[in-house]
Amino acid sequence: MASAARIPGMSIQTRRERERAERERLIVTAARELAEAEGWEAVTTRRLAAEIEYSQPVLYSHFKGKTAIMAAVAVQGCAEMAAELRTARTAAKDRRGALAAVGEAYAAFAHRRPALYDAMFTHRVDLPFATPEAPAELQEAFGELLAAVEPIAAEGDDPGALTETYWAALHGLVTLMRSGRLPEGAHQQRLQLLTRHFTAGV
Amino acid sequence: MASAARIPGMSIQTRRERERAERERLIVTAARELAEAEGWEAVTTRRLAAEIEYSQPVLYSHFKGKTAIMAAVAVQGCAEMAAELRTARTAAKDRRGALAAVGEAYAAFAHRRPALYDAMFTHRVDLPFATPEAPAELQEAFGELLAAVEPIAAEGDDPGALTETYWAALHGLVTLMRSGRLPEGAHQQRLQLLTRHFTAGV
DNA sequence: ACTCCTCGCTAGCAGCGCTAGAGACAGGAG
DNA sequence: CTCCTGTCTCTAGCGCTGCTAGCGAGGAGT
Repeated sequence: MASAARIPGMSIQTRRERERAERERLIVTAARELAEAEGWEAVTTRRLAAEIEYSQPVLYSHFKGKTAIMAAVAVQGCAEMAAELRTARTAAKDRRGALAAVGEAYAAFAHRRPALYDAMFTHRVDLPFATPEAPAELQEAFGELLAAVEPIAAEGDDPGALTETYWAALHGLVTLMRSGRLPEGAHQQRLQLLTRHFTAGV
Repeated sequence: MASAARIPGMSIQTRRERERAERERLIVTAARELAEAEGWEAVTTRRLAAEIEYSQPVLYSHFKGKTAIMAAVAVQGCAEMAAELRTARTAAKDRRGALAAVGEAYAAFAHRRPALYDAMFTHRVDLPFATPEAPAELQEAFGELLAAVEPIAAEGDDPGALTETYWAALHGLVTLMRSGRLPEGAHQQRLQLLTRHFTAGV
């Protein structure tokens, strides 16, 4: 060890760790692309292994199982959604417009990236959510919702609980519509009704 | 055929049809009980077949596949939910109380019968929903929500769309909480916030 | 140069939804 | 009563799933 090459950050150990991290990134990317192209039911460990040009067991040296891979994709998705919500919110003129814009951006994200959305909010995935241990990306996404809801909270309303309720409403609209249980036609109307009722006193 | 026994409703054909219908009922009941006891992932065609003491292919002579069995269970669930929502609604004093009571009854149903709820509203199941061809039980359940929401609709609001929005909010609260994405503690608070915002002008 | 140890591979397990084809058995005809 | 016919259920198996045991190659360290 004492005689190892001393070029900083270039030890063999470091190179291997870097390659491993690279491969892990490759797995997550492949899983995400496959899911977005054909849905999560098409993402099997065999296909994923073929996609990254390694054998199946390699996947399990990086992730505990398939759901852990989905969780990694979900975290990526949260970061992207947070960015889109932020853009929508900050571009709005007033707080009413901000809430409406965030609601629409949320629904648009779910519609444009259904597989990502499923990994984040629909599928069972062992991610800590409503706790301090939740990944930063996740808290960031919720924080964007909070930033849009808080300004329209009535006196004495808990902004956190109000945000959760607004989020749940958006989630319900999105999932029920995508599963064919709500007609797509009235989507905008429902979104407007929701925003209106949440900004009633403003 | 002309010489068949003429006792009404007692022909061999009739008996066989009756037995078939009985067995179909048995399948649906077994599926439901197994799902409620251990969740839908434990309901495999093999276990279900063992439960009804027939072989697997028998299931496929009654239903197109596993999802069709889940759909049958879902329809049963809709009937029960409709009844519970009706009870809650008609027991309330005023229309505000009715909306709150229905919301709570909805959440309580989802909490008490999670497997039933999943079959009805979470899992992909090929049932027509927002169309006239939807099963009566399903329309009945939605009708109960409508009966609770319609009285608090503001002038010019489409009661149907408003009901859909309220339903979606309840659905979101229920599913996000059950998947661990919302803390259980603030459940009542969120329900109250939802009801309050939907009855703001009343 | 030799040894050891890490790492990715082949092969396989148990279980899934679903189905083809064989065999038992009941109903009707002679 | 016997034979035939048609229905109905069973056994066996297909192709797939997530996941894992254990072997063999090849690089790292002495």
